[in-house]
Amino acid sequence: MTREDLPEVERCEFIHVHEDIVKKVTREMPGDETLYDLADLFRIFADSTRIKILYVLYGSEMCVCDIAQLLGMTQSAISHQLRALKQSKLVKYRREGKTVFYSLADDHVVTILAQGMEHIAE
Amino acid sequence: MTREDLPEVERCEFIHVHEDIVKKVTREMPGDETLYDLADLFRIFADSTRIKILYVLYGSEMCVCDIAQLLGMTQSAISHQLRALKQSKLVKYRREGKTVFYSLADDHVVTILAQGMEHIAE
DNA sequence: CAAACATATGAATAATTGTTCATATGACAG
DNA sequence: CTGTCATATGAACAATTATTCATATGTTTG
Repeated sequence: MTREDLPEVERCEFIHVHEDIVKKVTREMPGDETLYDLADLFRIFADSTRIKILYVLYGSEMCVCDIAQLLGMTQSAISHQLRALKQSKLVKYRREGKTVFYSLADDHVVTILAQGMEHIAE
Repeated sequence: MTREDLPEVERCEFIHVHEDIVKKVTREMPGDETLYDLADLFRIFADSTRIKILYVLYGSEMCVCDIAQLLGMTQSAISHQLRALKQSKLVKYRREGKTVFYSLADDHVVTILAQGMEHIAE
């Protein structure tokens, strides 16, 4: 198979990596759907407002209005972001009368934030 | 201080969280600049192309062209993304003649990806 | 030096996204 | 039921971003 047989994809003169590495990588690479889900998850962390929300919830469960006041932002903005956090299962909530209390869903949140902090601290 | 004294920020009837929790949270909250850096870092993970790149580099150090071929994408697209990964210090590189070999910079990358995978696997 | 190859980069475009504003839903008190 | 409070949501706008295309930089070979 020569270079001219594959005009759609650019190719370098020769592939540097060994064939068994190519096989290993393609075998161990998660499926596209999983990779999209993973990117979607990290996109939730990719906003400082949502990170702030996660930080305050790390301190204590809290209602929407309290979070808004603590962060000096509108109730609407916080509610929108809480929805994103909820859909990604990073926070959970319980209703108590008119008030809805949010809290962290599990330890992955804390671990991921901590690893990120470690990385930028270098 | 009554509600009317703070017209800029919406307030709920009363703050639910105890004052010491408010103090604790505001004290432990990282500064705004740190939070922006953290969000910027996670934004790098928030794209499936970059995640794919990190995955193939987890298998082996690799040159730009090899990555492009493995992922079926153009050299330019990969190079742009590698720049983002490089600026975030998630990958490092070494030059060998015309070729530039990229590899993972440290273990935080692997840990963060693994934690993310665990989370979406639930 | 020139030609060829690997990589990097700038500009442009299409798509995504965070906030605001207005309004809707839901719960409780009277 | 009505009014009020807490929260949720839809539409719109501004800002950000991933890819493509064209081209530039840098290295090696002859």
